[in-house]
Amino acid sequence: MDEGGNEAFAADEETLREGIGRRPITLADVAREARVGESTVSRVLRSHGSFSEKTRARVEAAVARLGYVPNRIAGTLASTGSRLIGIVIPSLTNIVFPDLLRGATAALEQEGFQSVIAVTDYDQDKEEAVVGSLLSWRPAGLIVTGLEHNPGTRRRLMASGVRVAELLDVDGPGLDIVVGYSNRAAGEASARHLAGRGYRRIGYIGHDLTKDKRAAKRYAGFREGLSAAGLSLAAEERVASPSSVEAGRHGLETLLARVPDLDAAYFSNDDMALGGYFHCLAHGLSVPGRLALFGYNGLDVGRLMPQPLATIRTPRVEAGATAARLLCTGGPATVVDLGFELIEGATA
Amino acid sequence: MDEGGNEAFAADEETLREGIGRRPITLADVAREARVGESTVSRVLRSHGSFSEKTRARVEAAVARLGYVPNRIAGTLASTGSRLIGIVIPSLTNIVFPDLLRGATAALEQEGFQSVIAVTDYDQDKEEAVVGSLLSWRPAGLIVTGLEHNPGTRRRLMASGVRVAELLDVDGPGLDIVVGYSNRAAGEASARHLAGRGYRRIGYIGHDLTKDKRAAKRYAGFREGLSAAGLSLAAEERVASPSSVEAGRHGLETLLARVPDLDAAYFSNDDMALGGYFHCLAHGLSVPGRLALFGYNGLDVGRLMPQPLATIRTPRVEAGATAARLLCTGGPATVVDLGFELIEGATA
DNA sequence: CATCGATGTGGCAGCGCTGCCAATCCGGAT
DNA sequence: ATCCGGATTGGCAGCGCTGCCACATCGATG
Repeated sequence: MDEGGNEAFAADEETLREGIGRRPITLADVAREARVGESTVSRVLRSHGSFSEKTRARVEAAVARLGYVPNRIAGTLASTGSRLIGIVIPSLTNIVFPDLLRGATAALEQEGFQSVIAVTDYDQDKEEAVVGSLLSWRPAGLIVTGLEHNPGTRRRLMASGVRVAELLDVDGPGLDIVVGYSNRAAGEASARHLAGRGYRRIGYIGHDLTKDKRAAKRYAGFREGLSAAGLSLAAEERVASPSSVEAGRHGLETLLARVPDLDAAYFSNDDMALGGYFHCLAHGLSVPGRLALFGYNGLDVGRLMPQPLATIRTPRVEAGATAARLLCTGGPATVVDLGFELIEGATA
Repeated sequence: MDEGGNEAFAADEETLREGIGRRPITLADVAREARVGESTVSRVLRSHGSFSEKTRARVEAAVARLGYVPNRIAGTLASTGSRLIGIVIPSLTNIVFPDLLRGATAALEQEGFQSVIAVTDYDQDKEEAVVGSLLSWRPAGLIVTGLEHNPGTRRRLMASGVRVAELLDVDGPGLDIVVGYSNRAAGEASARHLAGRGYRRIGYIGHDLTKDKRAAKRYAGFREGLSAAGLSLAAEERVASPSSVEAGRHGLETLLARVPDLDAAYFSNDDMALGGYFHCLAHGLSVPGRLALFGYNGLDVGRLMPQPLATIRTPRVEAGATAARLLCTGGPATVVDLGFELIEGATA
């Protein structure tokens, strides 16, 4: 929808001031004002079909004069597709999901789509509820996080006939479009890296893995990686709260109190690892001499620590953007594995 | 919309499998299936008006059997209000805005509203465009960030007759509902605090203040606060990039190279301050002995640093929630100043 | 000069739902 | 038996727009 020239704007106060109680301007009003048919106005506004240059000018002038704003609700009902994409994420607290949103909204904007978002708090029942709620807006597509959904969610997604993209995980079967990377492989790579550096007494500090399935997959991959290297997890600590800097700091503190002779700590993500780093700084534990630290996600903050954090960079912004583009353009069901990158850093 | 009992679900594969190409189930289908009128189905689904218990059961059974999902697009068009709230934020990179979103979406969910979000990248022209775009969904309300908008945006907001909440700032006139805190006062309080602690050679490290109006207000307030204490800014460094840990770290490095004898640094926010802290750690500058650090926002990460960051905690989640509630319940135009809290920390 | 395709244009029937109103039903009071 | 008022129900006209079709209009063609 083009502006049609601000300078042409000349509506009287009457028309604009507080539309409250006033009948909203409709396309029919514009048609009357421009002395053309409704369909012509519709065609001009959507730049769809043919019309003369003179008509376009007339319509745009009328639009500006009346301050008309098209009603997409009506437009969507009348046409078929909705140019809305629903996005379901588990949390807004972990920067990973805003990153995903950022990639998705940027790509969607380009394609002329709008995003409706919903947050599940890592709760599958809530996911089912919000999926239902989003579907009632008849979106052109849905972006959800992860591959694990309860049967109700799965059923609704299948039955809706709406395109679905599942993000940030490729370890398992998807419903339609899958864009992400292997969390299991990331965990494994982390273990290989630590083992390769000679660490032997390795601990794990994580958060609630029953809800965060991707963290659970990294954990499983990590253990496998250790096994493959002839090692096993020396100790672990799971904090009950969601992942956070605080959880990482306290988790490491607790773990070291119980098992003081660890030589490396693997965290469920960078926030946790940063907390662990702060613990080491606060208690004079040299990193990685006394204790090595390894995270996950490759947040900016890790790169800027006095010693860059050893971690794995995940392309989450790209995942959001890729998924959005695939949904808009509508190709066949696919799995896109964007991979990840191990960052050696200086903490391990 | 209640689930109506998963166990009652017994649709044949025929009905559910890949709705593609299949005519979607409408309310009329449900009415036929339940052998009642359309209005009755509508009443039952919205629990609005009166109907017998027997009818409710029949309708809910039919809904479950057919896997019906109400079409809110149609519902919204037919009724008046839309149960959509548009949220416009400048960025998803800075955790402050996801925090705002979090507060807002949580509150909206309770009230049965859905949020549509749009990101402006701190660009006022883009803000105008996305406001137009959001208005075309005929939202029940709009949440925007800050009080500064270009004339076009202002005009659209006024003319739409839609309730508007402007967030995170109270320093200036608002259009309708205003929920936030004084950035100017926060800057001033920071200056008073540093001056009170005896710091005399105080530098400022900030990002692009032409786009981030609230950071600019803090900066102005800070300078005023210094003046009031008989001091003035010893030096300042503005990085061209958006605020980030990296910008803070490099900003401080640059500033110290130019003006080595600073005794305190005021950052435009906590991310920047964290970067500054990392610089100090990396270069063995004792904090606050050699250099004091002061941030803004009160992020969790600041609290967990080996030395808790001196900063100002802003109630941004609460601001989102408050604004959402005010928009939903629809009271008169108001200004809600949620205030802020100065956290002394240990870095200043 | 009739014919033709390309280009503009307007009319109008829906999209799926809600809101209003009229119709019907029911139990108790007369 | 008759009437009354509330509870329950169905019919149907829109909500504002788009998609389809019919209808000009016009220069070019045979």
